[in-house]
Amino acid sequence: MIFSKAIEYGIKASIYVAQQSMNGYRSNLKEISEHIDSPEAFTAKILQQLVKGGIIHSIKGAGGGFALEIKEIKKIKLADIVLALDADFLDSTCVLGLKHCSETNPCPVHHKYKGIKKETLYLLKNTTLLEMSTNLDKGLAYLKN
Amino acid sequence: MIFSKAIEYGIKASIYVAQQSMNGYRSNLKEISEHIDSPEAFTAKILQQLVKGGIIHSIKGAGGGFALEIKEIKKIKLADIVLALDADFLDSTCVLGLKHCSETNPCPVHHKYKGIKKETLYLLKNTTLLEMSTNLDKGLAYLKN
DNA sequence: ACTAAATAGGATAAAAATATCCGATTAAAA
DNA sequence: TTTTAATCGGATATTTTTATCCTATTTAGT
Repeated sequence: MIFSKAIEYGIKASIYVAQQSMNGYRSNLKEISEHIDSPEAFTAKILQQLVKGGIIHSIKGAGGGFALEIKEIKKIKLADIVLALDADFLDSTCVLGLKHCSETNPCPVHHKYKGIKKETLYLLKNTTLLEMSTNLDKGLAYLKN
Repeated sequence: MIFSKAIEYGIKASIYVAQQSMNGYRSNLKEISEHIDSPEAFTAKILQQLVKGGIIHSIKGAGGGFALEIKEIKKIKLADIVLALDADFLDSTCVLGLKHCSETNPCPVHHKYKGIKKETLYLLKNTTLLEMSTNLDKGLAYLKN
């Protein structure tokens, strides 16, 4: 509905890695894709992008995996993850795809949609990995079903 | 951000045809794709789907084109157009793609997103072709730029 | 040192979305 | 009745997204 598969997997993977990291564990690819119910090889690519984008850390070699520090978990927002996987996600935000949709040059749904757009942006920019992974940890939310 | 290209074009085409119909004109493919800034052949396919889906009417042969009746323009909602082009658009509404995301089985963003989801659904189900095409007609909104 | 277990990265494949082309059909107008 | 201007529908092409495979590299443990 709103995110691509790659972004969906990327967000879920980040949340899982964060939750495991909070409990002192590092996660490997197999474990991650099992827990977020995603194709392993594709998830590997996405994890690479997240590492390159500075969202998560990778540890190579036997016993390696992916991890995050608590300080980072607190700081990283949903928007950071999304942008690491699609740099111009926040650009094309007109519902009807107009390049320059604005208050003075609106598409026919602009005014009715702008509230939703604002709330969505707020959600992305203010939701932290911490709150999402905490909910997962407490059993108040799930990454698959 | 939210709709596919096909749906974007479909909505814009419907709005344009509605506006023209309100002024007593019928629109043909070439004219439509010019006014909504979309690829002609692809738009033809989308118009076919809209006709099959009962959203707009087509008139074959020379001087033909596409049109709508005022009564229909008043009745048709954004959601009707969207569903004519993607029957299960309103099904997969979990931000993280969970098959069965719900109040009791929520994904980690469910509770923060549900308000937005509700408003989006409301917008789709309550915005009429009439209001969109009227705004276009009055020069208060645009289909391209 | 050697082996095993991991991520990294390049090449490729498959599927879906977007887009084009062309012949068939329809209907108005000359 | 012929021509012309349209939509319809099937086949195909292109592009993007999703997904897989395989080799290289790194590192822990024996």
